[in-house]
Amino acid sequence: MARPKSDDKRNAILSAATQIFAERGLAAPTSAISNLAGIAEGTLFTYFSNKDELLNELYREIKLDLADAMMSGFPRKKSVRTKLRHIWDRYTTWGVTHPDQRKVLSQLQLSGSLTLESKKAGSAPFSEIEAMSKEAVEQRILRDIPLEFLAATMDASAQTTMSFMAAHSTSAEKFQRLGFETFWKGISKK
Amino acid sequence: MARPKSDDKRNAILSAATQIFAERGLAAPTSAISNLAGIAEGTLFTYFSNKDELLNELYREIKLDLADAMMSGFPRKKSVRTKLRHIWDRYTTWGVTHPDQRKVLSQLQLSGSLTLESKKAGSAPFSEIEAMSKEAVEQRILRDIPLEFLAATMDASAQTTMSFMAAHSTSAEKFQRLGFETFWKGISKK
Amino acid sequence: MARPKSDDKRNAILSAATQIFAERGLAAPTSAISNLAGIAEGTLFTYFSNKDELLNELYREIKLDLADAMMSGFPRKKSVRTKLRHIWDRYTTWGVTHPDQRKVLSQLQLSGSLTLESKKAGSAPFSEIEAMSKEAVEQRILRDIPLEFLAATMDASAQTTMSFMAAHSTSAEKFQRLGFETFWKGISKK
Amino acid sequence: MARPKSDDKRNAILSAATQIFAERGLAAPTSAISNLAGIAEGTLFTYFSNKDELLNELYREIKLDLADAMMSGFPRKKSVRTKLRHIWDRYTTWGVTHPDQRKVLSQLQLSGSLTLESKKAGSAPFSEIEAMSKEAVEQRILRDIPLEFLAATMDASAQTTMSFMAAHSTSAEKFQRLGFETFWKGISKK
DNA sequence: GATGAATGAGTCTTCATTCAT
DNA sequence: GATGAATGAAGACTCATTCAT
Repeated sequence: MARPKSDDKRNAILSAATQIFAERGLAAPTSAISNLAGIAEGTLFTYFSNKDELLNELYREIKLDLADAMMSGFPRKKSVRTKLRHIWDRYTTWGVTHPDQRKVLSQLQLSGSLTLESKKAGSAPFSEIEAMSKEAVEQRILRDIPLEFLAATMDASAQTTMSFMAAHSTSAEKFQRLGFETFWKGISKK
Repeated sequence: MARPKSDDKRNAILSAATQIFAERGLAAPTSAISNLAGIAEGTLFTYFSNKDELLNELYREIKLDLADAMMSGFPRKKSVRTKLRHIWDRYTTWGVTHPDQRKVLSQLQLSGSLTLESKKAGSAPFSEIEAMSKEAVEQRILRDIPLEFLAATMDASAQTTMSFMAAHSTSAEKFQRLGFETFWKGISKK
Repeated sequence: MARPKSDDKRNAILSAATQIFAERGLAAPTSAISNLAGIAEGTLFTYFSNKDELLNELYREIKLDLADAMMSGFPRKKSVRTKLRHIWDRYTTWGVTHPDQRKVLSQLQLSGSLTLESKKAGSAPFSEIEAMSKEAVEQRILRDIPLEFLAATMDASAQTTMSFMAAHSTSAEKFQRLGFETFWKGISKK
Repeated sequence: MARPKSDDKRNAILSAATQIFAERGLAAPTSAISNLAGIAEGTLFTYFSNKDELLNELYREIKLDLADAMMSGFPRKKSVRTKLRHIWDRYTTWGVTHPDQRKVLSQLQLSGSLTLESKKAGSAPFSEIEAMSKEAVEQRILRDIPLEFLAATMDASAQTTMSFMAAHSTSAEKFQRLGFETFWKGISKK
């Protein structure tokens, strides 16, 4: 290829999109994104064939980033509680340190623009968590709660926790602990 | 008066808006709403001076409807658990039986179009719940959790529950119970 | 007639129209007029079948009012200069004391909404001035200038004078005199 | 650059705007302009960010064109009368040969859409005339008339003259001379 | 006659996407 | 590949006029 599509440029677009969408919602014009990314309006469309594709790619990218943050240093050998606590802390910390991504992620999930394929791709990197949870339930450490419901509950509780951590940054750790404790009491057997 | 502004028409607009917004998001054109409501495009603006006002009015209306559903038959004399269970059941049942309202409500809350005034007006009818919860915490029946955090957690858990109730209608009641049990274990003292 | 169209109401509309058009231009909505006049939007159209007719009627009314102001106390027996001076003073004074009418009148004249009939009706009350001027020219008191050109020149000079009188109210009289002197020197024979 | 904004297109818009506004007033739709200019409706807005800006730019353009017409060949060394006559002739001739521009110019001046900046920019090219007039008054060649009043009177007289020149094209030159003579007699010392 | 809600064509402006350069 | 001007279909909102009450 004479001049290959540049990864830098692609990333610049994705990063600009994150910021713009966080500030102005998914309805923000693509021109605002190309503008912030420092490229021409048309160039965006050589990297993403249309706005919807940009949305979907952005979703995957954020999910990947999040999975990375959550899984690194995962205490594979420790107790279920310790493992969940690890995930909980990584997740909520990521949310607080990546407010734009978090905001955009939830907008994306509600948008109706995500393809089934994207959703699958987005959840793939989290399969290990799932496997772990499944095991835990089977080991009777957790109450008999359908796995999916468990995951959804955890997500919801963590989101709430993140909001409070962000809003009360001096008590962030306190809320992080409180949130987890509440969640754990809710799902653990004893 | 020549032809008084009809409540029927106002309600038709509000109802059409709920349906359209649920299906196509808040960015849906007002023409789709007036169309579904069976009125001229311009007529919508004699009832709501602009789209934002429609959004705000719709928010209040839904909140009022929800408060109604939640508070009727409130067991003022029973235990905290019973009271919370009442609220939980009413809330989740409302969510499942009013899926459009539920969807629109969360879109509205994230939209950034709600005025401070609307938010206040929207939460006013729920003050009794708040009072009750406060009391419960003070009575040491619940763990020492900041009231706002408690409320947010309840809402998040209930939302999750609603999603599962809606997705598995045959096991709706099971999820309703399971959701509450998880929530209650999480927050209660013992 | 059971309830005759009220002259009061008609005048209220005309007066409101003058004010609104002066402030916001001829493109101002009729609703602003009916509003200021204290009547219903539809009522305006029982007095004037459409906006254009209102415009034309307003034109006539203002012209009539102006003619009245100019011709009362006309010194029929005095010299041409005195007569012209009378007209000049009455005209410019009217312009300064009726700024809304003056403004609307010029907007109307440029609007392209005036019918030929209205224009004729509007100039009818001024025929006496015309006659007088004609005579003056024939008497060789004024230079040989086509009557219409004379009239137009006078109007233009008077308009300019009014603007300065209005803008410098303390020197109003000075400008009134200066304007006339300039005009008179321009047209008189010696 | 991909396709540079074309001056031709910009001029086509300005020219179409002149024609449309002259025919239908400043309230004429921008679509009529883009239509006449042979471009898409949206394209107009890549050249002028909104209708008001188009109005302001059009004003400057016309003023510039007029200044050009008036000042070229200005007889700097001749008498005050000759200089004024030069301006008079150029101005009135321009008005008669550019009827659309003339019409639009006066509409623009009354419109209330002109920014202070535009007004300044529009009068800048005429500063030489002003300087000259000032000198003439100081030299006692003209009567003691405030400069601004003098300028306004000249403009008003010239406008009247143009109207007659346009309406009686065969006697155009006669009116041009007559108009100037009247004006000159009005303002000159002797 | 008076009222004002209802109408819907018309207006300016935005924006995803295309394509000439 | 990169650029950004060109496109034209929407979209929110306005307003003269009508007509049911």
